[in-house]
Amino acid sequence: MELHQLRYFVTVVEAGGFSRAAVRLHVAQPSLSQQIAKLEQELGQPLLDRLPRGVVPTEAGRRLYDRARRILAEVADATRCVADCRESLEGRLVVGAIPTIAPGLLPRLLAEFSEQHPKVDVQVVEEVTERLLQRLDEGQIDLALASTVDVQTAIHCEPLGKEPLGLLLPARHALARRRQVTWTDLQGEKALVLSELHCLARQVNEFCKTRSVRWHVWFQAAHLGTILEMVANGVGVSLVPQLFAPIANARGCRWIPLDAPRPERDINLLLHNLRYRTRATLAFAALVRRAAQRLGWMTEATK
Amino acid sequence: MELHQLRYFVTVVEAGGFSRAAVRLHVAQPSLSQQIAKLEQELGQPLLDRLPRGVVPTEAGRRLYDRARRILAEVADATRCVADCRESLEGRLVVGAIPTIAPGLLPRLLAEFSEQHPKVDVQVVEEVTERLLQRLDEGQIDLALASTVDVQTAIHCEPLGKEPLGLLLPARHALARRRQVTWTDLQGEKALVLSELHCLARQVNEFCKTRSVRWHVWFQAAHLGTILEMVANGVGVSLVPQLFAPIANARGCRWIPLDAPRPERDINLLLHNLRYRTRATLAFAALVRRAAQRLGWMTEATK
DNA sequence: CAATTCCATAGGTTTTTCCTATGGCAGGTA
DNA sequence: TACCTGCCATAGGAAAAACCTATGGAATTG
Repeated sequence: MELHQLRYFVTVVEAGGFSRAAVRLHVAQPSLSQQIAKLEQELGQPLLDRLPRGVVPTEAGRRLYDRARRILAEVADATRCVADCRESLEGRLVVGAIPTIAPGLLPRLLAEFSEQHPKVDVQVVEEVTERLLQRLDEGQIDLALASTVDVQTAIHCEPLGKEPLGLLLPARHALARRRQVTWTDLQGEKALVLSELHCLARQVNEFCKTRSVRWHVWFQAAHLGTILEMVANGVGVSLVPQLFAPIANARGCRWIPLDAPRPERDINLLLHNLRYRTRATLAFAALVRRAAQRLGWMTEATK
Repeated sequence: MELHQLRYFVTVVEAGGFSRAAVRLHVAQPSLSQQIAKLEQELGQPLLDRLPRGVVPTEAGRRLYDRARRILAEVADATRCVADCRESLEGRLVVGAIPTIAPGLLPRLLAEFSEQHPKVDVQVVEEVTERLLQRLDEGQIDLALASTVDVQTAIHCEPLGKEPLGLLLPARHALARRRQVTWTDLQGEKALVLSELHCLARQVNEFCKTRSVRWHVWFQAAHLGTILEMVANGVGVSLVPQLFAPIANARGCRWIPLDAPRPERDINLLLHNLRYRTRATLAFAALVRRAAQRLGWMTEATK
């Protein structure tokens, strides 16, 4: 058994066929047939059911598939770990963040990080929490920033504190000059909300339900950017994280904090427990923690 | 990176040199040099320090070594797991046991198991507890029987109950006709004990210390078999597990139980938590549990 | 100082992997 | 029915990888 055979096998299962897998792997289809056949011969039984339309793993294939993925992930981890013991901080760092955190927080963090560690090639993956967890688990990202998370055993979830939410208004709105607004001010406003795919949407819904605020939902947007533009054009208002205050100002909106009970969302730093943490990963995590303190997210309880 | 390169690398580290590793791997030494060089090139740094006498892993090499071993163990595990899903119960089963359990218990168990599952190739590894744990961890044995164990996180340690120890006497000894002996009977007897490598020796010492029994230690043997022969020839007496009673009888000795507080040792079944348990492994484990009940090891507390 | 041990390199051989071309099989379509 | 179409297996030759023997240099040992 060799690693390239496991790679081939995993890809064939995921692609659902030899031909499609061959395209993804940049090899000819017969090479896959050969290598899989060899693997099956070595293991003494078929791993794939050849159907007219493609292939499906057998019982043995399913067993191998799970383990092969873990093995390949560990090989990748070993590579990272070994590469990390060179003296200078270099290599690739993949940071994940949910879309309601990324645009407000990452630009500053990335700029600061790249200044300190110019040789590190930083990449950003912006996805919803569930997908971040999945990719973290697969070793595709080194660390992630998210809000509320269903903790999995293999994931280390570190609270960074609580970030306040506030009212997003057009600059000309009647409430836009206030230093603060109350929950009753929201009553009856035309609201723009996010798609329920985003955890922020679910959190906002929850807040409104418990505060018995009823507002007219006009529009369900896929991105906060869309909402920002809509609000700037006077279509309605929204409840968004403080991180978006500077962006809001720049686009002709205002962000006003809400009176007690102040709505907040958790911010968590996610790391994988079983994977090697490169020095770049640790450095970025430290940077994130400092930023969390600077932004006043750390409450007494979480400090 | 390929698995055979990892296998080569691990062997070179463990052998402490290319030449020695080449012998173990049945390949020519230059092949190793080539493959390791390739690995080093791919990882971008040296993995081994070439010293005049042999080689020693660098920092990067040490990091890779640990992970490579885990990866290879998982590959072996995957092979076992896949092989286990064929219909009939076959394959290899490696059973570990400490030397003070193996000869007394395994013959009967193995006979019974082989009768039920003739296609399974059963092997026995007889070693002291520490080595058993090590080999269990490395995936070289499927399950093990031992006494007191320093529980490691990855090892599942299942109590099978407590086995009584008793006095081993020559058949002509004055006490040999008794149905039971007391601790005071032991006082002043010439004792034959095991090497401290065996946990039984430590346990016996402990018992004697707490019961304030002082006996003359004449001989420290490496195997219970030696002690049995010495006792049979009237050199002294010993404190041995009940499992050895039938063997003792056959060799002209007698095994007499001790009065309360009856000395006992724990018997534990060890399995690896993270490894796949073949159906043969589970079948053998079930057989062991039944044997433990039949032998009356299971007390009320452990049932 | 010679003999030994150990690893690296060179050059050629064997083995493995990969590619192109082709064939068979099943499903869908005219 | 006949005819595509998509998919995988097989065959045979080309490319690549792994391996072996022979040899050389460096440090150690007797």
